[in-house]
Formats: sequence, structure tokens, C-alpha cells
Amino acid sequence: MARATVQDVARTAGVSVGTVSRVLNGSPAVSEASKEKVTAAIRQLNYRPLASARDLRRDRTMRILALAKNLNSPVISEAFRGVGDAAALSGYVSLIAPTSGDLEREQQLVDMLRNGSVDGLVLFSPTMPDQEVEALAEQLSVVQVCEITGSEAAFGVSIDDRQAAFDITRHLIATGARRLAMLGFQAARSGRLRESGFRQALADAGLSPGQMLFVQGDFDFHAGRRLTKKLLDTDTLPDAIFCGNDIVAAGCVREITDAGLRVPDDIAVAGFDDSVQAEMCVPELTTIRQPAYEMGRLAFDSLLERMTVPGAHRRGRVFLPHELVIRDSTRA
Amino acid sequence: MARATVQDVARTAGVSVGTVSRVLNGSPAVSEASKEKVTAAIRQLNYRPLASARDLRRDRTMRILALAKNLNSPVISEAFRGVGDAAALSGYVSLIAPTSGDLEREQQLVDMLRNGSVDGLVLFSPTMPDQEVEALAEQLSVVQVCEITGSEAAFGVSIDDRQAAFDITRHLIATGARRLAMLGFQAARSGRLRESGFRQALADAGLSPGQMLFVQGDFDFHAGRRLTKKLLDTDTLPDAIFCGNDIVAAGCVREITDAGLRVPDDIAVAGFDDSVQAEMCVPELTTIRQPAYEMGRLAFDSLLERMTVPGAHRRGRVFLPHELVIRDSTRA
DNA sequence: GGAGGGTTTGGAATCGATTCCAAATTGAAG
DNA sequence: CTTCAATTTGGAATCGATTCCAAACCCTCC
Repeated sequence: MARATVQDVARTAGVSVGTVSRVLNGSPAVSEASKEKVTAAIRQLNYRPLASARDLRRDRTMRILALAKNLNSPVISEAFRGVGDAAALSGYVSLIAPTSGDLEREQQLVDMLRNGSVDGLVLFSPTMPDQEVEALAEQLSVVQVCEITGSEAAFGVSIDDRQAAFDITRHLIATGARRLAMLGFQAARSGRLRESGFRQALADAGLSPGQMLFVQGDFDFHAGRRLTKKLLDTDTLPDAIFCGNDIVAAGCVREITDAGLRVPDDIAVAGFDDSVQAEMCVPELTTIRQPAYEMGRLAFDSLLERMTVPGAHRRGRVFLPHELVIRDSTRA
Repeated sequence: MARATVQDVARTAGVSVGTVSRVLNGSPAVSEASKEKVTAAIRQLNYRPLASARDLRRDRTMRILALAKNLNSPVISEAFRGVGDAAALSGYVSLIAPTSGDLEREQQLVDMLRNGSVDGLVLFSPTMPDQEVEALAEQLSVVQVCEITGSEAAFGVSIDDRQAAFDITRHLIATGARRLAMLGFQAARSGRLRESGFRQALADAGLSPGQMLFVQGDFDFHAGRRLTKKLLDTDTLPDAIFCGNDIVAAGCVREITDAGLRVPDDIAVAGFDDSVQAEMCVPELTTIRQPAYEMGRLAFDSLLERMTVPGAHRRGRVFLPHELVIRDSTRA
């Protein structure tokens, strides 16, 4: 049995297609009698309006798409929950797709916005250069969350990564650390900002940075172990290590512990993101909490305005407050 | 500037819409001269075919949607990678959306298949009852991965959860355990199958199960701690605990360690899934590895056949082999 | 130079839902 | 019983890309 159309419904209900459409869209200009006939016919034929026909005519889809390198990240999945909940309140469906850092796949997904498959786009961790993000946001409905461009040309929601790294580094120094190392991720802007905040805190305290190690590939548990091993193989050990996220910090702690040293007594370790891994770690990690859910909500609100108000193009960046969460991995 | 249409392209290129469409779709029946004019016009107008118009005419979208309660699960995100890679090879875009276990939201997303917003659906952890899944699969392109219905009415790819739980429990017994407890999740079919495998292994060894504790809400780290605490508060301690996944097992290990007991010497612990958390845990977890990526690939292949071959409706279940990964949390 | 083959092209019809306009119906008021 | 306004209805036009059919075109060969 083929799909029923609005024509079929009109025929079985004994009314015109106009009336069927009016019932479907809750127009008040329909008599009670027609409404019942149409509703009955719809149920009888198991009719659903075809999305492509409706989208074509209405020129919108009520769908948005979010893109991230990777869906595992706890911050991103939480932020996407925020996007999704806000979207649902306004009748939008939100979908997400991983790009795996593949530029070609990212382009293919961004094309879904260009060709009208979705009404808006949320970028969590773009692979394309900042300039392209901004060019895209210039003419289409795009917002950024977490990983945002350096300029004010587009719109983005994030925490102040530089300040957060500065805060947590200052905490490390306050607990007595003097030789501080960092395990970071320079491929992302947020990673570079965190590096910068780290350096600034050291400079302010009159200290000079110890070893700065940066990952090339995945910024994960094994990378954390690998880099820490390299760190421990040198003669002068650091007394504190700042890691760009909790997972890497967990790898770091693990490698230190396996080497027979103690955290935080011999070496303090700090993470970033306050993901569940921060609590799974032994000792539990001092870290930075990001208001990810709220960031997602805010991003959708801005996207909605962009999609619905003609000519609205919000620019600039919103930085939500982060929180320093102190746990046993850094207590003196 | 409004969106350019195929008409606009035809006008600026000085050809007909038919020719433009032929160029767009790579038809050979176009002269080199026309092709160039059209390509130039397309570039000049920055033209992209509108998805809804194309989808309407072609009666397919080249998009599929995957649904899961939750995107964090490492097995699901890996399986979805498999789906996505296989889909990309066939020119399909694959998207995913979390349902949060909310029936209404799930229905809204399933409607995207019903109304032709996508061509196929991959279900990872449905919230709707099995019967509805099967009714849906009966008439539309749906496949299940990981969490599959009990009957052969629909199609699904999974491991044999019962057998896997049986295998790992037998391993626990082989390393000397005699009083075995379990932390499980009965809300999911896979959870019940794992429970059944666990019980069977005990029965085969002539043992009777110790405490069987089941979570109500989230099956996460904190739930693992909470349940383990309850377990440790009784007078007769178990000498091995089988947990329904690695995260819960990590919580379990943590609670045991915090209580001053040792894993595996006092109590052995086994997990499930072989996620990165199994390696982050101290000691590292004995667990079951699922070939998640391969499961996803296979599921897409079947979905593709269902979507493209008229009348094809593959039924039944495919169980891929799992692997028992033995680590320090259970070594004698 | 013309007939016959293949190649290329134009343009109308189509997909299915929405919307606008005019026509039909209803109801109330006189 | 008319008249007028308000309500309800039918149906054609529309959205933009694809596809089919017929017409136009180009060669080649006799």
C-alpha cells in the first residue's frame, strides 16, 4: 500500500484538499462536522503529511543540526542536551552528527544547512578554519558553542577558557607548586587559550613554565599516560601538572601512581571540564566546571532568533561563568 | 538576496531547466558547452539545489536517523561510527538523536521516518515496547543494534548478552569465587539477559546467587557506588561481583577500595563493554568486549538493502562474537 | 543535397502540502 | 422573504527540482 496523500484524505472524507490542510494545521475556519470527517479519514488511511512537500511549501523544516568532532565528550553531550531541550520547547527537532575531524564529512553536513535540509546549525568543534565559520555565519543561521572563533564576527557561547586556566593554575601555585608542567592540546583554540591562561598565571607569580607537552592526535586517556611518562623520564620532576581535560588528567594521575609517586603529595594534578571521570579518578580531580547545559540553552535561543526574525544576526560572544572545583588531586 | 533556483540558473546560463538538472545529476546527454555555461552560472549565483524539492520529486532523502537513550555510552557511540562510515560509503548521511528515555520525544523522532524526513531508522535503545518496534519495522525501514527485541519479527544486530554474562561469570568462578553478587539493570532486555546468563553459570556450577541488586534510575558510576555500599553493609560479603557495565563496575571497585578492602584479593569485580573506563579503573577491569563498530556496519548494510530493494524485509537476529578480556580486577 | 542516424535541448507535467481567492452556505436582522 | 455579513468551502496556483517526450540539431554517408 502506497503512502496516502492529502488528496486521498480529501476524497475519503468527501471534502477538498484545502479543508484537509486546514484541519491539519488547526485553522479555526473549519466546521466541526468537516473536522470530524477529516480526522476519521486521516486515521483510517493512517495518513501523515510528507515532510518534503510541507517543507518545500513552508520554506522551513523545524529541524536543526549540531556538529561535533566527537560525541563522547561529556561537555558536548551535556551542552547538546541543553540545545535539545530548548529546541523542543519551540517545536524544533535537534539532531547531531559527529565529523570525526574530517573536513569533507563536515562539509557534507554543513551542506544540509545550505540546501535547506535543516534551518539552523550549532557548531561545537568545527574542523574548518575560523574564517569559513564566520563566512558561513554571515549568511546562514549558525551559532557556536564551546569552541568559538576569535573574532566577534559570528555568535558563540563559551566559558572564558583563558581565565579558567588562569584560575586553576593560580590555585596550583597557591597550594605550593613551583615547577608547573602542562599537558595541552594546541589544535583547538580553547586549548591554546588554556595554555595562555596557564602561562599568564605563572608569569604573574614570577614563575617560569616547566615542560609544556602537547598532544597531536586524540586528547585521551592514553595520550595522558604517554605524555606523563615522557614528563617523568626527565631529571627535574614537576610538582604540579595542569591537564587540558579530565580524561588526560586521569591518564596523568594513573601514570604517576604507577611510577610509585603520590598525587597530590609528590605531584599535584588538575583537570578541566568536571566530567564524571574527574570523580572516577583516585584521587578525585580538581577541575573546572563548565555550565554546559546552560550554554546549549543559550545558544539555541540565539539561533532561534536568527532563524525566525528576518535580518536578525546576533554577533559577539557570551562567556558564562565557570567554577573551580577543588578535590583531592591538588590539596596540599 | 534570496536563494537561487534552477530557473535562475537556467536563465543566466541561457539554457533550459532540463539542461541544468541534467548537469546537476551528471547526465551524459549534455554538450560540453552547455555544461560549462551551467557550471559557471551555478558558481556565479552560488546555487544549491533545495533539499525539500529534490526529496519530494525523488521520493527519498539519502538520510538516516539513529536513536539512543543517551549518546554517552561508549558502545553506542562506537556502533554509530560503524553505521556512519558504512552509510557514507553509500552516499547516505547519518544523524543521531538522544531520546533521554522520553517516550514522547522518541515518538516525535520516529515520526521523522513516518513522514519521510529520513529514509531509515537505527534503534540503539528504544523506549517504546518491543511490540511497537516490531510493528514499525514491519512497514518501514528499521534496524536494531545492541538492544534488540526478543522475537525474530524485526531485524537486529547484537552480541549474545546471555552467553557473554555466562562466560564472564564462569571465569569468576574459575578464579575461585563462590559467593557471587550482581549489580544489574533490569529495565533493559540486555540487562535481563545478562542476569539470566549470570544465574545459569551459577546453577551449572552448583552455586546459588548471592545478592542481586538492580538499579532503578541511571546505570552510572554513582549508582555503582550506592549499590556496592548496600552490598558491603551486609554480614556475609561476596567474593566476586558481576556488574552490568564498566562504569558501574568502576563505582563498585571504588566503593570497595574506599572501604579498605582489596580488588581482586578480597572481592573480584567484573564489568561489561570494554569501554575506556575499564582501563581507567584501578585495578583495570575484566570485562566483555563488544564488536560495536562492526555491529553498526552490519546494521547499516541491512538497512540499506531494506531501503533500496523493493519488498526486502530481512528478519531475525545476528549475534556477533564477544570477547572475554581478563585484567587485574579478577586475577586470583 | 537530402535522408537517416544519433545527440542535445526545451518545456510541460509531476511530486504533495499549503494558501489565496472567489464562491457557496449559513445565520441573523429587518 | 430579502438582504447583508460572517462563516465555511472548493480548487487553482505555488513552492523548486526532476523527468519524460517531442522537437531541434548535427553529422555522416549515399
